[in-house]
Amino acid sequence: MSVIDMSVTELIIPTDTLPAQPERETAADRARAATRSRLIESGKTLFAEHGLHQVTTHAIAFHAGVASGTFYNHFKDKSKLFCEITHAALSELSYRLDEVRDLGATHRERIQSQAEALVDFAAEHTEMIHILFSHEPAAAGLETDVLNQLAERILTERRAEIDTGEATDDLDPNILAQAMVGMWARVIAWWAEDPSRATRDQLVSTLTKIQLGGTHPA
Amino acid sequence: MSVIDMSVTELIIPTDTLPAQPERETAADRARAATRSRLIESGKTLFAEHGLHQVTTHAIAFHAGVASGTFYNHFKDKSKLFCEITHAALSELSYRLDEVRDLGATHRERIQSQAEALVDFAAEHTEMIHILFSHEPAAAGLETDVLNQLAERILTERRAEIDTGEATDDLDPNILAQAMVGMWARVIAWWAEDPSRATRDQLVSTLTKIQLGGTHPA
Amino acid sequence: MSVIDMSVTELIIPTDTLPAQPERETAADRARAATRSRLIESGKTLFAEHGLHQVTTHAIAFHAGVASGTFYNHFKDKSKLFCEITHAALSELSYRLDEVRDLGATHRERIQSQAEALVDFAAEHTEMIHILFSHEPAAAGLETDVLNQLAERILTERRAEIDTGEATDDLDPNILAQAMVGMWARVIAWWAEDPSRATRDQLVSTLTKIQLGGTHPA
Amino acid sequence: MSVIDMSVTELIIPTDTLPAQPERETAADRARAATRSRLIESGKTLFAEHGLHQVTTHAIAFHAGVASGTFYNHFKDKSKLFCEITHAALSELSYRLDEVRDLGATHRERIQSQAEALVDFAAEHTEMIHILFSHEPAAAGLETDVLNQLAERILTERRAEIDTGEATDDLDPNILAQAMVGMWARVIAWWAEDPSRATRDQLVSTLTKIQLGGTHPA
DNA sequence: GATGAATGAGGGTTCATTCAT
DNA sequence: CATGAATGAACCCTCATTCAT
Repeated sequence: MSVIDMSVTELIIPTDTLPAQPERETAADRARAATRSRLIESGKTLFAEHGLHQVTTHAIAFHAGVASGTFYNHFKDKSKLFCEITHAALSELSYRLDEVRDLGATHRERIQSQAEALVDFAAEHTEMIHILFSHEPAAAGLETDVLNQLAERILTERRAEIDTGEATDDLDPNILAQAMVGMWARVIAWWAEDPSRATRDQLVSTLTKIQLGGTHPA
Repeated sequence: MSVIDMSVTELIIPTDTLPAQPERETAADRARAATRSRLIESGKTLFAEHGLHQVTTHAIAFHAGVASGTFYNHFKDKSKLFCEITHAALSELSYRLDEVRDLGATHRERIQSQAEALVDFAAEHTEMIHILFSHEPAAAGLETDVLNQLAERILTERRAEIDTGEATDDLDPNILAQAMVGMWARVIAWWAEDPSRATRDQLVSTLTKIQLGGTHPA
Repeated sequence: MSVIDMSVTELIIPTDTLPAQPERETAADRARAATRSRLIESGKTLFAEHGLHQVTTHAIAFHAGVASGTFYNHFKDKSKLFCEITHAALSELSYRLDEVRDLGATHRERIQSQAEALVDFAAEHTEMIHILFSHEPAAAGLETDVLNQLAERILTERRAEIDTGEATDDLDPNILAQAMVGMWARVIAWWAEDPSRATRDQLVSTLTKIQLGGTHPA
Repeated sequence: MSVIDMSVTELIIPTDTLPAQPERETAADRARAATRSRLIESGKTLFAEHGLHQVTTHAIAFHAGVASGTFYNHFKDKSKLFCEITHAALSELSYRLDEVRDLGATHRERIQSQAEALVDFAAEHTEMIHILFSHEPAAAGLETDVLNQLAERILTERRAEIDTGEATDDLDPNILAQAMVGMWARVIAWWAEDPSRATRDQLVSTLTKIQLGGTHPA
């Protein structure tokens, strides 16, 4: 079970309440969780392929092998499922970026690790890329834009680096953060569409060089 | 105009008044053009604010002050209007980028002029930015993605520069083109949402530095 | 100018009012009549090919080379044009059937002449057949069904023949009239769809034999 | 039913109650079938009275006492309902004609039985007559014209009779088939409009005599 | 919880008809 | 009278959502 699924399942049903359920209920719980899981998987597949608007709740339910009404036993409405998928994907990506944040000693190493984490995530979750970077304003209602959240990360790191002198402040950090995030999203989405377009190393290397070259003193 | 109709017209109106005819048609033509124009303006406004799917043809017609059926006197369907708006905006932007292409003697000057053209276009056509960079696949059916067209521009220029030795080939030109275009779109869209977020000079300077720093030998 | 056109034109503008118009007006009148005539021709062509419902008033006007509004300068609405065309065609057919009514001395000759007139009319006005026998209830508003009018003719003749002893009364005249008219319409429409399906003589001979064989003593 | 769903179902419901399952589904199925049935009945009534084009899907749904969207839970579109009604009626009529095909020993008896079957069908399904013989090309897209199918029947039988010497070939079989079918349709439709116009026996007798008299040796 | 028939608001689009020019 | 842009009622159809079973 990946981190994504964990976030979806385990955030809803806190682990520490499970022991309170009698063993007999566990089968029903598992069935319910399985249905929910299948709906999420179907949502991922269909949203990735066709986008939020082109996918009907009926299609998701049908793809998941359940009745159309079942959808609403698990999600308040269509956009909620979309949000949940998006949220889970963003959590997974954030988790991976967090993991590598302090790995490298130098700034250069951190940038490169970040690029690697990003590309690897995309390679493992190709379909999530379309959803994450689909620019759907329909994820609205809950949180801010996915890209804004990523920009926020970059902005925070950049400011820290400026404070430590690792980075100069000749580039506006806000603009830079937006630029980096736009670059990431576009390159990764372009590549996810057809992974034969570039190798992992080309991607990592190019992203790293752009980010380093353009944003730091030689 | 058939022979019969000609006889009707030309017997009543002496031939020497015919040169004036274009003038006479202009009244009706102007009215038609005005309606069309209002529909386009309404489309720009509403599409920019809500996106293609959230805007109904009724809303556009109402906003333009005409009956709902009138929409279809001017556009075959909703997506045709969207395409037309997108196409016009892209043409305008392309024109401006073309204009500055050969202005600067050095590569640095060209990059900076390009950034200036981009930012100025955004400043003058704020609402077009949302439409151009909305990632709507619905403009499909006619042409490729707007961003892909811009990427194609960058790719072409980059290759030319590699040929002339102005640029090195240590960065994959395809990836670079996608990165630049993603960066542009994101930064410009972010800024257009709230122009107080940065000054024109900050934008131009930051975009220029990223592009130069990361993509050319020191 | 055929009888059809005459009926259309001359029934609207009584002949005896024409002399009252100054010569100068004749040109305008001719133009108006020509426009009207072209609309009728376009109506015939399009109705025959696609049926009343599939043809728009715009299509008729466009086909006639006039503006769409012009249609309503000549006809109150779409069904009025359809009625007028139908009416003219029926008049022409009735005229021809009248012409041959008293030609033959014997009953057999009359039946054969009638079949010949019918087939010849169809051959000369193929497109009218589709309109006449299209079973459109939309010709409503003015008159009874085309086929009913033809049935009425047959009924009248049949009754006369029974009175003179030329025909027996062992067949119900009403049913017979409907049967004959249904037979005519179907055979003629079937043939008009593809005139290579049968020769004129086959049609005449077959229709005559059915009508004679079944309805008269040997 | 997937493995997961099975576990849910079979753990709760002992296997030996499963044979009862078809019964359980019948409640919902019956409701669905009832709705579908009401829509079909409404369609028959309204199509018969006004024709395909004059009847809206809303009207059918309203007449059936369901919401307008419900129509599309049962039929892909309006013409599909029309086709289904037409098809069912034609099947029923064909079935009846088949039943009597080989009843009579003589040709005369067969013709008479056929006429009886036709008239009895019309008497029992008056409203279907308008639909079957409405000459709607909109049932198109699926099959050929209803009348053509009936003509095909007659043509086949006629040819068989010519082979066995029961019928002469002095009448073109194709034309004859069209004539008979046109006669049937017209007479039956005329009668169905107002059944007091003739008695069953008058119809049967007249149709039989026309068909026999005109198409066979004395 | 699962089901799936029913709902009905709403959207895109058509087209007969009007009327100011 | 011809024009043709404008009108707007009406239609077909979709689909997110509900709810009785």
